[in-house]
Amino acid sequence: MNPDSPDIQQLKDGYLLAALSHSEFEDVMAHASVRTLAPGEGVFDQGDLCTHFFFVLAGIVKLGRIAPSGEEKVMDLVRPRHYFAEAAMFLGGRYPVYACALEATRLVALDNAHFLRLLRGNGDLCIRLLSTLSQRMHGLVNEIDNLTLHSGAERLIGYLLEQLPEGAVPASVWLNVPKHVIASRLGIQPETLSRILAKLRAERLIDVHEGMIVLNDVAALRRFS
Amino acid sequence: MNPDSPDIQQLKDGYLLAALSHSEFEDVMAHASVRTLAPGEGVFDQGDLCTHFFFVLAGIVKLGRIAPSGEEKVMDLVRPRHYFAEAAMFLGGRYPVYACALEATRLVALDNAHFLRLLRGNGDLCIRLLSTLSQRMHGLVNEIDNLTLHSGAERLIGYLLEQLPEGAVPASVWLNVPKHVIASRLGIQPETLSRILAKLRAERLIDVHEGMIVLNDVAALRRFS
DNA sequence: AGCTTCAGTTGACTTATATCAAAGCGTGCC
DNA sequence: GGCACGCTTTGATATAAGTCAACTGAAGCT
Repeated sequence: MNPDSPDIQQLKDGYLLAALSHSEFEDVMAHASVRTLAPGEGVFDQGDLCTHFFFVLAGIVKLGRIAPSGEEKVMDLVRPRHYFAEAAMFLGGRYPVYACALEATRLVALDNAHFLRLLRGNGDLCIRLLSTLSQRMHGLVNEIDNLTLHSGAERLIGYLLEQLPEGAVPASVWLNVPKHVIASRLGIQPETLSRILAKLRAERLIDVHEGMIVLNDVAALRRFS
Repeated sequence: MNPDSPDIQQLKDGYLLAALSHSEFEDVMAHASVRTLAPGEGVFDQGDLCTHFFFVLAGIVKLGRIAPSGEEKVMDLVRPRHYFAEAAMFLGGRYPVYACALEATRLVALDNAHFLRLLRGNGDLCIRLLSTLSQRMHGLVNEIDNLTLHSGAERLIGYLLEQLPEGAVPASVWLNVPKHVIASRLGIQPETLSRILAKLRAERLIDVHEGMIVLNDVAALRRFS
């Protein structure tokens, strides 16, 4: 793997690995590999032996869970410059979710065993990882009170506002993923999502063109959620 | 604080601090204090500056969140031998939940700044904390698919089975906390909890006496959830 | 082109749960 | 004792969301 590629630069600049010395980073790279995935291709299955964690360079990765009953829930959509499955490293064995690419995707796979060894000797790296996990936990806590305290419409609005790029004019969001995936991510049925979207459109709060959603009145939308 | 008290022994034997050397443990103790709380007394408020994390020696601590709208959700009920608020240490500043005692409670408060310093020099301790947080995250992920994939009745049954002490005959659970707290923990209204309980009783799956719930058919209950 | 497939929409209907209201029932207190 | 208070239960009703089904339209394939 060419250490000067923009891919590797991206990884190196990311929060987690920025603390590493040059030789430590080289060391990480020696046990890392870049994987290219076709749309729909899996990274790992729920229950697989957990050997690596990942950093997304390009594309979108879907993290999902299948209940014993067969029902499915999208837990997260991971976008470029984000890690996933770093927590599973400490969970003793198996991935609690499955991961697959939603579109053509490129990611870095980092070796768990090797990374753990590195961690043991680098307090700073530990602290950073602890901080990353804490933030992720905070996100999950937020998610939980979203699910219990807010209606489907409110959750959708919250999601749209989250996705809204800073200072986009007009304020608009590209979904990038099929609507039924968004629905599962929000914990509602596709039909319900469709109806909520229709209702918001009827109230002139949003406009929908293909996969793009224009937020006509961000202030009003913020008042929900 | 007397280092030989059973309280301290309990703390020392706990998973997190078991990795410490004698002198390191002494060091932690020098910056720790035991707090005694009356029923209903607060430990910290949501949004308070985050200075300590805690270990419960006796009693029950309620972790809750208040949404801007004023609605409230119980996030967790922390029982003896468990830690809470360890993740907030890395979250940069403020507690994302509030914590209060549900009954007379005794806990150890550990100083964040001091613990962070210790963490930096002790890879093993770091790994343990990472592992603790990862398990907690896994719990939250479970919680989320409980909330989205299961009905109120299923969540209640899951909760009861979780609380069920090993090998209790007859299989029974003491709630220890007011039912409306359980309801909030499960993400349902008190009225709904009451109705679910009534229904399960009508089906002879459980019996309710005061705060004690007898599970008449654990196998059948396990088939749900 | 014609066919199939799949995502999304829309409508009719069902169901779970929330909400509102009233009543029961312990517990502590004057 | 009797009163008030908070917790719980029960009943009636409302509402959000799920389910089932039909239809549309776009994309891909032969």
